[in-house]
Amino acid sequence: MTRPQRNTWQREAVRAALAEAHGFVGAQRLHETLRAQGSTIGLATVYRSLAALAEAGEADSLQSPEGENLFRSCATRGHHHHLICRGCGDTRELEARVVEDWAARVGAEHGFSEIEHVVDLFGLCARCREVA
Amino acid sequence: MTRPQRNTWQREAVRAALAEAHGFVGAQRLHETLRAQGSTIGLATVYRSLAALAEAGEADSLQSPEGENLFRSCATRGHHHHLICRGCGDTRELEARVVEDWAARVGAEHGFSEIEHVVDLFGLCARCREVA
DNA sequence: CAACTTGTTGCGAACAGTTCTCATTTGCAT
DNA sequence: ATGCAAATGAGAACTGTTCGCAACAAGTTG
Ligand SMILES: [Mn+2]
Ligand SMILES: [Mn+2]
Ligand SMILES: [Zn+2]
Ligand SMILES: [Zn+2]
Repeated sequence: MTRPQRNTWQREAVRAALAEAHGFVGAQRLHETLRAQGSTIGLATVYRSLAALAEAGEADSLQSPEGENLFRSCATRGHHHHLICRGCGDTRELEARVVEDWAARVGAEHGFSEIEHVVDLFGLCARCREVA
Repeated sequence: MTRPQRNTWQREAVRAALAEAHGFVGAQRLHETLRAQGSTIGLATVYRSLAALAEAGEADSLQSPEGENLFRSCATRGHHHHLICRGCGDTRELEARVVEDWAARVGAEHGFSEIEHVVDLFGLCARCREVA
């Protein structure tokens, strides 16, 4: 499943930068941030590291409406969903038993198996609403 | 809101091709299909037409896991969700009052407004499961 | 600590999907 | 029929992402 991996300062740098980021961030932005801090890390490496973190379950990922892959180092371990502010990117982690149940039930009703679901909420947080 | 639009055979061709497609299709595939049928429609026009249909509510759209924008001419009018077979693309339209309510409630609880939600179910339909 | 093996890196090129530019065409109101 | 703005098509341009590969370096071995 997981083949041997080496510890590099690059991977650690990405992990750290992701942890410091507030909401969901894309590879490019994270790369810019790192370079701005003096790092010499390459963009491809940031992409590779983020993919690795996501696969390892250390980060959650989702697609922005613009089609960019965004990542976030989440506090909650295990399956959960997100409520994301379109304005500032502020993110809340959500439990959703109701939705889990609904997904399982509906899948079964239609004779589908191996159900996976994408459930994301986007909105404007209180602060961002005031500004506008 | 909606500015003047003209009726062109191109738009109608896209609408028709989309209606004949079984599941969700992308612009490129739809363009290939049309060209294969002898149409001289341009790719950019297919993109524009699909975007227009989606905006007009005549088609639903979602992002594939690979980041492609897929469209489908839906039977159900009004807001709904989908259960899509990973194998054959077969799609079922879903009502989900429970989810709607959950989304609205959770959004409000966190002081968010203008909530939008992405809710898609992917699985393996009965037929595709047998094959595997 | 040196030699070695092999995962990892950084760079630029290559890709995929989508949008843009703009000269030309065409719907349609007059 | 005439005129004008909307729409089209071809390709260039853009965006996000992956690839290819030579140089590098983590971790193992002796
Ligand atoms: Mn869930
Ligand atoms: Mn809904
Ligand atoms: Zn906000
Ligand atoms: Zn199927």
